Amino acid sequence: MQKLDRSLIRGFDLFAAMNDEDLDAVLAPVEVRRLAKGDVVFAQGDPADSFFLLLHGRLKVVQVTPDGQQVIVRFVGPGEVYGVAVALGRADYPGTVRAAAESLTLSWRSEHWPALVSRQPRLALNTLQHVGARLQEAHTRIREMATEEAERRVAHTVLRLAEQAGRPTRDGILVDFPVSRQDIAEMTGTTLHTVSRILSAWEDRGLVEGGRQRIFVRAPDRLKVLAERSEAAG
Amino acid sequence: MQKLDRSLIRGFDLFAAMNDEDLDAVLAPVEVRRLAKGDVVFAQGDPADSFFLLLHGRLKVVQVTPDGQQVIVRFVGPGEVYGVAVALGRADYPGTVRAAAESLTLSWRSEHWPALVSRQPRLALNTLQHVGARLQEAHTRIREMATEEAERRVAHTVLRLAEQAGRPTRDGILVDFPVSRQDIAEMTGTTLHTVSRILSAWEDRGLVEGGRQRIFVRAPDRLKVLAERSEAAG
DNA sequence: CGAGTGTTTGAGACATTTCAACGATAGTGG
DNA sequence: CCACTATCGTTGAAATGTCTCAAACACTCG
Repeated sequence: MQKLDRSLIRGFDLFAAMNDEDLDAVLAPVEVRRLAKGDVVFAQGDPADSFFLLLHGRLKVVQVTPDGQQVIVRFVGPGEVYGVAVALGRADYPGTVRAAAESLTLSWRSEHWPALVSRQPRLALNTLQHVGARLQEAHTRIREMATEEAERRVAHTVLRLAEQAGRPTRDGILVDFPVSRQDIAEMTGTTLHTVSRILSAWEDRGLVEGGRQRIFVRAPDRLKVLAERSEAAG
Repeated sequence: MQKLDRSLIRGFDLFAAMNDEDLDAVLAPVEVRRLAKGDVVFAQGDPADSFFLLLHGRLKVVQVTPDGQQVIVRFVGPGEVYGVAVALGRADYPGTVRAAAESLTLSWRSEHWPALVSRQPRLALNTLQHVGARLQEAHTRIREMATEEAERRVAHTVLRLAEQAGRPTRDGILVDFPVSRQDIAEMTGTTLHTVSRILSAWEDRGLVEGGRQRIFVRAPDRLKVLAERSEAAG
């Protein structure tokens, strides 16, 4: 635990429009943790005794099926809350969170949730909006998995990654944290083989550039066309 | 608009632990509407100028893809809120809601949301828990669609229907509103043909009984086994 | 430089979709 | 009340997208 400057989190949606006093109250019981790539913040099924805010880096939220298959629920970026099981009325965490890159996270013990919310009711409303956005995204994925073939699902997923975690470059967008073919497979409900084939085909057409755990989108517009239409775009 | 008794909604989670005065304040601006089967409450893309609570009946929430395919997002049962776009910070409804059976619903104009929440902060927390539960369910569906074959997905879906809307009978559970093969297809991401074949096969094995828009589960336990294991159960 | 991990690619197997036709049921109007 | 019609369900056969199995390749890290 270390001293925290208000400016660290002032910029984040969740705490927008709080005065200094309230912000200090929110920050008082906070804990800080540095995460190396691969570190686990909490595991599926653990008692939900904290909730979190990511300051820096990128986290991967996964669920494992009884027979060991993994599904990626989402990636968490800076400024996002996660592990808010307590706010959703859950006693345990529904998934495992692992650092996809070096990260820095805040956490509060779950006991503090009621007090924080009653001091700062906006917190509940902001969280509600955040969870609402995630619900929408989940429905988008469901719709895609139900109606689209693998190639279009991968296209949508890659575009979403580029949008959420893309660093614009002179001739394209680079996803700025390590994403493997296996990761994309676990996001789209296919196999890494299918993803590899699709990306290779795209690379031949000049849409993307591959690499080990690396995705570089050269032609976002053409990829968008491919994601929308049923038939491929030249 | 008609006079409403407090007892109508007193029993629902959302309003649990409210005193009479607060409850009356909540009910003051409410509107009531009767829905015939097939009636549309609101359509995808409509401006979100109301939010709702279902008193009685069953509603179907669907999303349509640009090319006309439908996906069923969920069914709404008595006591559930829906169309809470305003609480999630959306300007329009992300889906279309249609009555799957005769229903009775309450609605509030969206403008009232801030006032209701500030009078009754519990409302935001209750809604947060409700939305959280829906998020979990969405992730469950994503996990199933990503990792399971059609038969197991259908099994899980039928079991969920039986649980959420099942009327127990002497020798099984009857889903107490009309559900077509097409509906199940749109919930599981397959075709009605595949669903029909699966249900026919189950009927041969004595697991379920079919019928027009009718699902009767004769052996929930055996269906559960089938839903969990990869290989079929005798 | 070797070990480990991630990626590519091929060929065959397989689940599910697609296309097509028919059958059954419920509701409607004469 | 019966015929009519629309909707829903069943079933077969062929087409196909994706998975599975298998092997080799490439890069990175220690």
